[in-house]
Amino acid sequence: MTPLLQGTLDLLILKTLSWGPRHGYAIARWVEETTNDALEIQEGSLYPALYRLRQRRLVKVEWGESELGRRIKLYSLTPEGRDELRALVKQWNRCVATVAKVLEAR
Amino acid sequence: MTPLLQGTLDLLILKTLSWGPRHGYAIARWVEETTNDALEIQEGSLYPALYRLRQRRLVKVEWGESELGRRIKLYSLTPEGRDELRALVKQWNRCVATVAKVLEAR
DNA sequence: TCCGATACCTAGGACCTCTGGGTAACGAGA
DNA sequence: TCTCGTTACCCAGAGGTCCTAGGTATCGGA
Repeated sequence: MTPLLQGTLDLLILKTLSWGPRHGYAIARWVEETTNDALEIQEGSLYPALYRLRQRRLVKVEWGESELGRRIKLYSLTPEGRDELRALVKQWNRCVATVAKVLEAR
Repeated sequence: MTPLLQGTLDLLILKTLSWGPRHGYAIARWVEETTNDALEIQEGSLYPALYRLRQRRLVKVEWGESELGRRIKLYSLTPEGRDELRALVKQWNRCVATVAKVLEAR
């Protein structure tokens, strides 16, 4: 599996949460499904990332229960998280455009 | 300055060298010019990267002289470097497309 | 009873990039 | 003559992110 491009994980997590609250395990599954397994989110990356995002108050957490009746930690975006997501998307697009400029230059 | 997305530096260097041999300093200047200073290649990143690329035999080096009469280290792509560049470009495009899939999902 | 899936987490290492230094030669300008 | 900016090379150390490889626990199904 191609390793994740460094810096994209926060973006992916925040974007996933923009559809509504989800728990960690579900975030990973959702990204994998959406990308047809092209992106694989390792739990060893995911949970530390969620922890960081929480420290930065970009996401908040509540305990909940899954459809299967399991105890889950439901993550959701804070307003700051929403702002950060917007900023990250903009930054990502700019970055892609810039690299494209180099790749297409002659 | 936005930090470089980790993993793009090799791609940028190899791409720059695909236009012909260049020395380290010129690589940095070229990328900055091409991107209108949107990307800034730090020398503290550049030279270690060039060293790694050399270790992996993706680039080779000769001493030369600049137009200004200064002693320079001219880097150029090896055939393996050319292959790697092709692979990196493909990987980059795939990655961009995949992230786009997540960003555009609903 | 045991396995796979669900669900959480951590420690440690690997890797890359940046910060902040250093060296040296040259030309221009004061 | 001296200094400064530019060109050109380099390194050590810090910081951050991600992955590997473990661990725990519950539940349903074979």
